[in-house]
Amino acid sequence: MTAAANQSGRRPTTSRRLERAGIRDVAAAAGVSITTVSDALNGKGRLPDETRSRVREVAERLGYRPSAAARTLRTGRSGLIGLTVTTYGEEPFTFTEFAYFAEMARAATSAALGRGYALVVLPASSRHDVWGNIALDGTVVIDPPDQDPLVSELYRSGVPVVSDGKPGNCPVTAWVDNDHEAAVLGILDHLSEAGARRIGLLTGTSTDTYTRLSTEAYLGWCAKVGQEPVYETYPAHDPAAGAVAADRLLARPDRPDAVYGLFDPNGTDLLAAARRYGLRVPDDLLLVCCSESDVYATTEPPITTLSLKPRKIGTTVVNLLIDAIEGVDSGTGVDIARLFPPRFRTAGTGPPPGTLMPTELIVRASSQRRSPRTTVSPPRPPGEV
Amino acid sequence: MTAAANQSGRRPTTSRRLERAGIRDVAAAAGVSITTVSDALNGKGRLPDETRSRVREVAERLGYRPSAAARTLRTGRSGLIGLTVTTYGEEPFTFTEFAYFAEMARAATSAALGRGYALVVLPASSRHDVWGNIALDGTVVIDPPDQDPLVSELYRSGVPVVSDGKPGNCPVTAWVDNDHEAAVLGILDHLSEAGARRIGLLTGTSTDTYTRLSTEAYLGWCAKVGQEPVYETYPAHDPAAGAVAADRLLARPDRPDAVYGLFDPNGTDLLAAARRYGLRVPDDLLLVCCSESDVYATTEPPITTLSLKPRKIGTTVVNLLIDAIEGVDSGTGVDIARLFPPRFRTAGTGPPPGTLMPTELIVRASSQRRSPRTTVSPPRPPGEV
DNA sequence: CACTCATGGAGAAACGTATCTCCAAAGGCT
DNA sequence: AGCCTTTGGAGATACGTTTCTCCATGAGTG
Repeated sequence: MTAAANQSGRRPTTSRRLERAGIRDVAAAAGVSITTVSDALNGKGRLPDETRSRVREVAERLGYRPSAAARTLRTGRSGLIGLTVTTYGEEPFTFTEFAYFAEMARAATSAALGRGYALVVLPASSRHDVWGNIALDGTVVIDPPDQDPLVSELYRSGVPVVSDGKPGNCPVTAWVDNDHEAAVLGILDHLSEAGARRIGLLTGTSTDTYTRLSTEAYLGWCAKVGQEPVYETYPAHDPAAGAVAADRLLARPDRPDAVYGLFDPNGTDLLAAARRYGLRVPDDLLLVCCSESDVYATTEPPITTLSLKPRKIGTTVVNLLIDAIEGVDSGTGVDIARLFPPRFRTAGTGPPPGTLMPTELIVRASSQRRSPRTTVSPPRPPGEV
Repeated sequence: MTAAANQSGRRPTTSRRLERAGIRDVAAAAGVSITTVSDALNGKGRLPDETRSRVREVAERLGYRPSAAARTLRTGRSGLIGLTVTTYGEEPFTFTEFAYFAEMARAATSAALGRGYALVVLPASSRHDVWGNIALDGTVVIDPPDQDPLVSELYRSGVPVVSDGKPGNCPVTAWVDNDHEAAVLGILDHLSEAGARRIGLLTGTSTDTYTRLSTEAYLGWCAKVGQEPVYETYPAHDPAAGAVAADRLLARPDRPDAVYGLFDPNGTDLLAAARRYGLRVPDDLLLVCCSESDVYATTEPPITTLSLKPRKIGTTVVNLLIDAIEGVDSGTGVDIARLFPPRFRTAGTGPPPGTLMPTELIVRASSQRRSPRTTVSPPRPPGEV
């Protein structure tokens, strides 16, 4: 009692009942020390159940909520995970990556919450004030550019960083990516089997890993099978440029009879361009694009898409990050090596450890010359495009 | 100098250079007190520019980053704003609200970052552990149910809460919503002008404000113009139920010649049902649905949609919240009354203050008997951006 | 009885910052 | 010369936890 009175009586003010109850108030009301309160509430220390429940009851009665700020300061853990979003101009995320990001973020959020962490959305530009003001236990970055100063700075300051997308040249704790090469090769084979003789590619001008790996895989495949590459590039972040590039691709003298578009809107872009040139899909032109949108299930015709499985990626990224956070906590994050079965992990000894996730090709009418099942869907009265 | 040595020498350990530099290290290195460091870095106090820049330089050299946790504890401000997402089962957000939420969250994120705050995504279930572990300056809630215990608890503990969607019965600092009644009436008038004689409604079974207000507006309109209401309801969160309900609606003996669907997927649902019954859109059936998806710009035919302008809502909600956070800081949030011009605000004296935002009807082919303009849109010469 | 040991719990030291209070020194004024 | 004011900066405290250390007390054991 003396203890309780002593510690809680520290407050010089007299009648302030406006403030939220603190641990000292609970201790005073329960007639114990703050140590006991803390231990009782957190299930630590050696206390008889009677004391524990009594303290809990008092805390409940006073509406006591531990200060997250104080806990974070003391324990060094905030339970917060940063999620970077690239920003072009005012708006976060670009049109192209929106669906992917949304799905990925949704899964990441779910995974984080399931393990007691919350995601905080942060801009990819390191210069932003807000970065310094938030205590992060770790960060997820999406497709960091080569030599990303943000990632480097985070890593240097000891914050675990897990990247969605194989990082170019910055040190990360771990990364997760799709096997883009395998995916592209799979698509090209799929199109070949469907009868394509000359496969074109709609790709981007930027140098991120996804674009680069995919394009290289395409070029490599072309070299292997002896097809002349037929591709057009455009700045992927420009929502209007895709349509123009699609048009260019189909306007070429060596017009392809099948096209794979690397970005989400390319399906629509290519479909529109095909219409413009009087090409029937899939009869005259086979089409595949990379997209997470289920829009392509209901286009006319439905378009075959490659899904990067953003939900799996998001889940994996977050789990890897939390493992790193809870596993090591000492600047050098090497422990992860044994946390995960090396099934998917690349066999390199050199860090950072990477995980490759499979993609999924959702085959629809646009990439098959003969309709996969009965074409009954369109009784489709005269109203045609 | 003595001061500096004194304060930094407090650390008993000898050679630990592994830890991040703290304010004391900077003070020691610069030969000043931590007060001076703090003041110099935060632009406070009275210091000559020379001292300021010297301290800044030393801090930079040591790679000093103020501890966000300590700052939060001291100042009582975390710079964090919670954003609740409703969860059904494992995944956050439902199919129905996904597009709306994504757009709204995107705008909210942008607005928050612009004012130095970050958004942290949190589950709408108050029982989740994570709520207690995070220091929030305020919270945005989306469509809270009546008597939401989470909102009540937050409000009671002094955290400002701004709601997207007029709250049923819980106390909030402020709320923002669309004028759903005006929106529905506008749509019904629009359909009438297009020649509709009997307008049907596809609505939900839940009792949230959006569904309730919209349905009531429809019923009121029917009563006013003397039309017998024709509507079907279904659980909006079930992605499959919408198609069934759409089918039911068009299978009725008193089949409507125009339909408004309250939820995002209803456009597709209704279009498919119309095809099934051999109804041409817009000739036999006029169609409007509420959606944020631009899919409906490219359906056949394109479908008229009502946009709730989630970006505007998101921006407004966040700005209101931050105003409340920075304005009052004392439990009772009444200051907001004068922070915003009362243009849109409801004139009631009773709290909480609400803001009504306009909606936008994007008129497309599905709700017009005669094509609005020449349908020529695609000459579309390649050289366009 | 003299011990060891387990039990229950109190004290106090951080965690790292922001800020309030206060003091010394250096002008500026009559 | 004495007083007031401004400038520059140091000291100390509080923010609210968690946790390490340590001390009573009582029970078991020889």
